[in-house]
Amino acid sequence: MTKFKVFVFITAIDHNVQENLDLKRALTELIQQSISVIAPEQQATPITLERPKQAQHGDYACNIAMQLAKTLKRNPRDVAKDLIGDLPPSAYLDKAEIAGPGFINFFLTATAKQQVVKTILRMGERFGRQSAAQPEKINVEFVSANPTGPLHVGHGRQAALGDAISTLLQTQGHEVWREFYYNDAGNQIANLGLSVQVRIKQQKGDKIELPEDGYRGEYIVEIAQRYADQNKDDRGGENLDAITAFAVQALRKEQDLDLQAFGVKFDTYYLESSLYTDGKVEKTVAALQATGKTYDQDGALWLKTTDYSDDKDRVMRKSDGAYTYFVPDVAYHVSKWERGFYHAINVQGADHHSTTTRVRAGLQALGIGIPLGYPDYVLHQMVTVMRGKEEVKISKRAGSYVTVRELIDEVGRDAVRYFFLMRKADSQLIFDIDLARSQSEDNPVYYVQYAHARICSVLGKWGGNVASLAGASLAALTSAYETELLQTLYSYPDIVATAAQERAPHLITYYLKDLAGKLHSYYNAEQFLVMDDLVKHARLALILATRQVIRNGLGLLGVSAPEKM
RNA sequence: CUGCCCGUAGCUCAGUCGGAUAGAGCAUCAGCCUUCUAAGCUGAGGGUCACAGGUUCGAUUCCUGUCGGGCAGGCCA
Repeated sequence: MTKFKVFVFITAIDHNVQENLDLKRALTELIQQSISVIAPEQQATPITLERPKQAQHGDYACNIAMQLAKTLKRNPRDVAKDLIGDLPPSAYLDKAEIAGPGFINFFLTATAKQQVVKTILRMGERFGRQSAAQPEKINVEFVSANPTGPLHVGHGRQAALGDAISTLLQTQGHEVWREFYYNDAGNQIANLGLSVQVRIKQQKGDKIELPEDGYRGEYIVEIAQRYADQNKDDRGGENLDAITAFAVQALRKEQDLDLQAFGVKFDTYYLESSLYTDGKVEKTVAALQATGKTYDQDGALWLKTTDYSDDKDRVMRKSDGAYTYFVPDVAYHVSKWERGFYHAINVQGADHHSTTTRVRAGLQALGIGIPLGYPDYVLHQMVTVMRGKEEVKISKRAGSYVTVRELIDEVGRDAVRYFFLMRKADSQLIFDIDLARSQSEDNPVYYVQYAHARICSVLGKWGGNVASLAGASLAALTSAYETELLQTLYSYPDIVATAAQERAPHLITYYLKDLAGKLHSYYNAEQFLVMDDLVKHARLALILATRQVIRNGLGLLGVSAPEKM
């Protein structure tokens, strides 16, 4: 590569930095240039830049010299020295240092770091969002409760997770559909109908008991009461079909209200029962039989799931003629595929993980182009509910559990959402109700919201035109507090992208706590409303940008950003 | 017994595609409000990253085993 070409390239890089603020990529390209000079045959070596934990290690650190040292059979520090020596100059790179065993630490210029404020103020709520190189149409299925009772804490975790994951995928330019699958067919529904029927009969004086596995919740009694009140022609509770339909209807309405209170909106409600009425189940069974992967035994129809790494074959159709639950599940996922969702994400409790093998086995057996690993499961661990030191055993049938509505009523929607999203999905979550209630003031969500409210308060006190701050000179932002805040702001889009990629909304909660903490420290260390207009406007622009990012981040989690607290 | 997830500070949890001195909140202790919201800030103490091996320049991170916890392993969902 000639020097002339290098020069042109650098100019392009600096231009890129100014326009897109892609400092990380620009640095990567600088390093690549340097490698092409000192070791042209190693140009393909992947370069990773990481953010050092300590400020003295610069803004970015790179271990490329250690990687190259291995193949070049040279001392890593010597390689690092050469790399730095051949680094093209850039207006945004202050200096590069060798450290430790051979790390190269990069220090950006103040101007480069300050640039992020202008970017944020220009992009507003779009900051952190990007268009996808290959936009996908993604179906995210979550909650999917049976309409046999109100939503409980486990569903709450799922609702918070599914909604946030959906939003995160949208920030990366994908088209996302939130889908709720109602298991409104099968045994559990029959059981629900019977339970309500028994309560109706008990209310009119019949001496009968609930079936062993009947639903015992208080809400069953209420539904029975309402059914009797509204169906004068069936006071005796003889019409089981009508009772079942009534109960399902009532519970679906309750669940809708729960979701509404939680602020979750679905694009599609898909009814399991529709798979039977429109023949999709029969069609799927026929298709599976046609593949030769099924067989009859003991009066039942089996699927050879062992051909797809299951440990035993599974029954599709019981000897009584009814299908087991995974058959409609397979039909359902075929329908997702047919509706054009070539990417489906299922958010479910880890207690369902055995079904993943079966559903995938069914889909693979059908061989209709559905790839291995479809759908993509996000399994979250169970929520353990505690009241103080005592565990509340969640049993819908026994009627002892904590509903989403109760949680929202006790600690508020924002706190509940944030609490559920603070932990990564695959760790067990302990929800201590007493703690959540008594210490709701200590919930981290308030810490973040408070930072937002504080900024609003300062800007209000200032009273100037917020829009004018977009043009403020930022040269005054050089203190350690300001630098750290700038760096944190700058990393936001990366964090969002990672969170979307990993389906890990908890990364956002940790980021926000960090950002809010930097703001609080800054607030306590410096006065914003100072005499010097240049300094004042620079600082106000910085906190305005911070407010924007807090707002954007909370928005991803479905949590509000109050202006006053 | 088999499969999946987990084991990090007193408690609740981050971090881990292998990197520099392992982090935060709560709790404990000591400070900061005549100044933009103290739901805040500053500082201190607190660790054998369950345990034992292996892989290599380097392991909390990867592999194997052991121990401990959770969830599954129905012609239930």
